[in-house]
Amino acid sequence: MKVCASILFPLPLPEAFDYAVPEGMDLSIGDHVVAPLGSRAARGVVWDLKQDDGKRALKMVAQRYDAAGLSHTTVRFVDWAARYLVQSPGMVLRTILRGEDSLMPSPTDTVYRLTGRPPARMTPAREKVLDAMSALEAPTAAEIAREAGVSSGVVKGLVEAGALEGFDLPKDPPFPDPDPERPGLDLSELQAGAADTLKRLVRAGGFQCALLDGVTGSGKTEVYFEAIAEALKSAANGQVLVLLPEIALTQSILKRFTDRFGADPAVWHSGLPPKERRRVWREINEGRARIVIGARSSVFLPFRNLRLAVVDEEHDPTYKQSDGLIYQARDLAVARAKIDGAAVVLASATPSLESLVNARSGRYVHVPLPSRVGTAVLPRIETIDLRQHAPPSGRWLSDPLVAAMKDTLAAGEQVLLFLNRRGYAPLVLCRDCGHRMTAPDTQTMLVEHRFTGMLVCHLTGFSMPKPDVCPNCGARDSLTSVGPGVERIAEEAAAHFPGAKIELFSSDMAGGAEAVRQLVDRMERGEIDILVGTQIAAKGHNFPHLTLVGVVDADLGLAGGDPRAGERTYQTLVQVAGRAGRADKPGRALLQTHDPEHEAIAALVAGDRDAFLDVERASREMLQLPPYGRLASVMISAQSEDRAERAAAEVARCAPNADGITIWGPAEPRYGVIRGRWRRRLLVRAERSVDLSAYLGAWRARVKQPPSVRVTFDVEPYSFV
DNA sequence: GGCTACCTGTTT
DNA sequence: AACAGGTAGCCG
Repeated sequence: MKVCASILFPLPLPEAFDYAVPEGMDLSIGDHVVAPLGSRAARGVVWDLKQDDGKRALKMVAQRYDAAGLSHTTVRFVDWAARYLVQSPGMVLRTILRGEDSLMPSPTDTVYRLTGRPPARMTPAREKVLDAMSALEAPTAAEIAREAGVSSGVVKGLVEAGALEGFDLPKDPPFPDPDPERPGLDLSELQAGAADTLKRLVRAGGFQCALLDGVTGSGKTEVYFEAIAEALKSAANGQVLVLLPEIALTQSILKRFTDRFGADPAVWHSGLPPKERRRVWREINEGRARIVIGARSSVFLPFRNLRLAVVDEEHDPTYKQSDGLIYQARDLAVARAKIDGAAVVLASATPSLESLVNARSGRYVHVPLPSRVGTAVLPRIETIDLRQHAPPSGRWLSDPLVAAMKDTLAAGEQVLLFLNRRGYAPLVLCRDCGHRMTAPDTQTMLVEHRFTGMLVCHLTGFSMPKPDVCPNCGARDSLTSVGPGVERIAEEAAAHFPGAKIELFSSDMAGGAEAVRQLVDRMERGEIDILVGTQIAAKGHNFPHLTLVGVVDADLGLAGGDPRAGERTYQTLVQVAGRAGRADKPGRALLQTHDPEHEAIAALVAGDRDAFLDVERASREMLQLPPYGRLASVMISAQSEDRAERAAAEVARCAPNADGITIWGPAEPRYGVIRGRWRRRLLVRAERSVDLSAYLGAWRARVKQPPSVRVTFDVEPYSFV
């Protein structure tokens, strides 16, 4: 009996294909190969090895790459994720393999060292080269020539004379090994206790999940550093993955890793240049990169021996990837750790309801950190009732907030004004005819950006210059800006405090990641008086001179009928308030609201998270929404409204009958048209006992639609509406 | 007939 | 996803 190999291709095929193995080719599961597929040759991965049943003539595997194969746990993770996400395994493999050239052996430089044998004939130029060598470490011929001030021919001559020898050095240098024995910062008694719990978990080995539930400023990072050190000690080649929200991957957090472990960690995010991408992927695949810090896509890295996964800010909605392969990185990290038998630490000041329920039920180990490090205290949170302190029309900062800002600035401290709205004004309308400026393809409101003079659709990125004339009635200069965005709040703050240094912080800032980094640095150094920011300013930064946070509109986000709105608003406001008063200066947060009695707002002021969560939990339980039931959405899109409508009805008709499943829709989603494609959505609710993925998989197999109709399944969608 | 645009079905 | 094979429509 001959052996045959199942090969999985990074293509949307339903399964792995079988091939014969040529004489003398030694294959293992996970190996990278090339095999003929139709009329072409395609790259794939050995998924299984079995006996050839001879039922059909098999084509032959063409070539085996000399690179390290995927680990068995990576292979199993792909299979698991494909089933869970209702995707073909090939498409999951595709996200793992992204980076076409990562298989090629690392390109090398030829570098030179002294042999210790002096050349038979010495010349002044040769002497200069030999002198220069002592100052250089593994130099190339060109570097030696430059340092010695001679031509490269002299170097070549010395090699021939036997005084220098060349050897190959990979251009992708390995990551230096971290040192888990280096002492960390001194921990408080509370931190040390939490760290001990995590260390015990890691030392025990096997899959375990802990929820590190610590208030803002409680020093969670130092605590999970101890768990990382323990994981590195527990296995000589053990690997640690630390997931961070993309935007939190700033220099300051990376520096803390470098300081703690004495070596730069491997960093992974979507903006990595191709060369570094290749290096990081390869080093992880070879098992040499020990600490990997990455954004959500790093759950798809080819770890060889994962011992610990940390998900910082685990509640953060940016862990949800919503186009291409749709997934929740936190959930996949937990699944990956389970397959690898690794420990998981989920850390947050405002854990998701899902994680808290798991902690309460005992599925996760609950590790609370209820107070701040050292003398720092949590910010005092108060509301400003806008019904009593309404700002004049066209203004959004109330008198009490302005007064508090004045005091703070007078004390030489910093203010953060938070409003979760980019741009200048969220709505532009015509004073004469009432026409609202909308995007041509989605009919969503265009947001005015005054810095750039553009009207922008925040959904699709469509933008156009702000016209002088109303496109509907032709009136000149009749377009007015309604409502505030951060640009407008900055303008208002500048009017109140003409001498203050005011800066804007939002995700659409010019200059990208580097500009963000510099802005954060300036804020940390106290060079900014008033920072006006969106969501992005709320996340994880440590601004020692910031003592006042003003929330311009605490009600924003509560409207809209999304059952998750309360939780989301609560989390955002706790995070943003948590920016205040980190060091020895007490902080305060002022929330402008029309509804101070709202559960989320009242709980925030009282500091009573559990009371708020109990209400949330009860309503989710009653509606059988996550985490008490499970949800999925099925999105159908087509080139016309009519076709989308008909396709959606057809897809709904294909839904298998099953107990414990409720299907709502088809309904028009919040954004009914995106980039010229009309959309309809079905929402699926399953009781916890139902295998939702299996159900959706069976459904998907029954759906037959032309390629012009797209049907995408989203397991555990983030937004319910 | 020659060409293109747009389908449809296949890939082990 | 990439590709091959088919077919309808069009051309001076």
